[in-house]
Amino acid sequence: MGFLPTLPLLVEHTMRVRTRFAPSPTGYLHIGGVRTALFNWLFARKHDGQFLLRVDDTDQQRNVEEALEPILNGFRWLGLDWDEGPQAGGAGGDGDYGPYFQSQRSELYEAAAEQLVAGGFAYRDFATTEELQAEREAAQASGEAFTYSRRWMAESPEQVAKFEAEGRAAVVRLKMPREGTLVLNDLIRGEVRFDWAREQDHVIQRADGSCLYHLASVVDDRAMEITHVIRAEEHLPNTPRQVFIAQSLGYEIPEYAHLPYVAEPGSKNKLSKRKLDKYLKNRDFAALKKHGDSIAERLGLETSADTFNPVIVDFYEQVGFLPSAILNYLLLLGWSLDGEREEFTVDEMVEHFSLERVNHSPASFDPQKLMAFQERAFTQLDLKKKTALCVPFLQTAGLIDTPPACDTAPRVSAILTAAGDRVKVAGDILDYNDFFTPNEQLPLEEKAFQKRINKPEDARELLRKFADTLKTVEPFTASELDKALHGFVEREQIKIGQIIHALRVGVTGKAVGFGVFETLEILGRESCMARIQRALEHSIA
RNA sequence: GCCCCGUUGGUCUAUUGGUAAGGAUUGCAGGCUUUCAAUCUGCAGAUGAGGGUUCGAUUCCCUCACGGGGUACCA
Repeated sequence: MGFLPTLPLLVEHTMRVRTRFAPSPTGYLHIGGVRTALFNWLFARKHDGQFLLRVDDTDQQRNVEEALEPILNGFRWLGLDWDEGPQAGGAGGDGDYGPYFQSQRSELYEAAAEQLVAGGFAYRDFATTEELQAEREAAQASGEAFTYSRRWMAESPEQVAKFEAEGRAAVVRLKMPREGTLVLNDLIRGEVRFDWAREQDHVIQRADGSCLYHLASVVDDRAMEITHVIRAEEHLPNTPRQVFIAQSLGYEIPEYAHLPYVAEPGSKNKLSKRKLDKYLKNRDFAALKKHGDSIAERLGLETSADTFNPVIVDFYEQVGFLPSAILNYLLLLGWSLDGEREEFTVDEMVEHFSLERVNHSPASFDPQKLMAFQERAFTQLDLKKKTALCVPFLQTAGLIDTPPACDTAPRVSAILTAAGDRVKVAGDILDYNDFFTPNEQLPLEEKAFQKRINKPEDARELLRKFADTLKTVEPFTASELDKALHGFVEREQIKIGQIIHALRVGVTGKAVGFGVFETLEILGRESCMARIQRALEHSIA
């Protein structure tokens, strides 16, 4: 009755897989959105198909261009390239199915609405919101499910004229089936059933002629030949009305796949950009944010919740995460290959991805695990790449020149080698700012100075003596310095701890850092001498 | 209220009608160590509840609880 139990599927007739992501121009790229986009992208790439971006700006007041830029930027940074859409593919146009802004496609939607009315699948409805509300409340009071009486439905010109004479305005509503069942075969969830009787006569066009999302979405998906609609699960209950629209319009139905949403750290609530304050109470989330803050501060970045927020992709770019690490982490948030393997390059993701292995339940965003992926990916990078990633951070922080002096890269590389996996994101290079600070401007952390140089009785004397030793170490390398210090310790009959901490604080101003001998070597003899001298003269006020 | 989706250690997950329920991440304790990090060793930690079906259920079915989504002239 009414709607076909078996849906004619578009995919069977189309050679090429086409998926899409339809961001609203909100000014930021949400991490959950990235995952949805990633799965769309992976699916398209895996099947040698196409991935497109369509801007969902149907109800839209703000400046679209401006609000879209951070989103496109995020995609570019992550390497999720789109075959069609705004600013797609090099010199040519945006693609053959444009425009890719829904605000520029309204005639299409209006024509579709017209067609639905003409076909008897939709009708003009002259009910006022109050009248509708009254019906809803009545249904609720009697404990029944609300079904619109269609009292102000106008299907003939006479009815239209009559209602208009009353001064009423009409919206267009779907004339939904009131019996039967829709059996939907979701690629992730399997068979899902909906009773048509539960569906409402949804509005698809407003009185002012503008059309609503569901209509627009279905029309565009068809016009752009989308074969697989892969989207967040909150759209699952909306699917029946979209199927109804599509079928009524004579379209074939795309495949649907509904992904679980990404949840807050430590809970099953949906992750939202607006709840930063709440997430900051989560220890792990707070740690991630703090890590970012410390980098941003040294870069002189603004850290407003609108942009500098671990729920938003910009955050990761700004503090120096690797796109591949984020993608790898996000991939595992709801998808697994076999429960064992977790590391995937982007190419391997494409190779192995399948919708069948997408999980059904929401997955919490776990900052610690993201960090673990990032750390692993970053430490696996070769030195040249790491250096190239870190240099811009030093430039932005004003620690080195732009363009960098010729000895900068080797120095950064030496620091990275010595620091090992202490540098987890590119921005962590700023922990070693002391290597780029002029000797006479090196800040001495008072607490460290007090504990390691000022307070121990013999520290100053030992440091002075060791400085003399330092003058003669040749070559001035970590291994020679190591020998020299150990010889010194033996001669002075002291424990290594009595000198080494003072030495570190003296030359870096800090209590923590990587190996002291590497530190000395990278600094060079001259700087070491100058800094030690300065530390010896320093006193606490 | 009604409809839909979901529920394995803190978190991400694997597997199976018969498992010591596996991996990852995290946590804790200890070792190493010039600080920090890393590393090594050890430890801890899960099938939401109740009913069925079955010789046997984490797995299949039902009910409940909990979480989420939808029920908009939002997307």
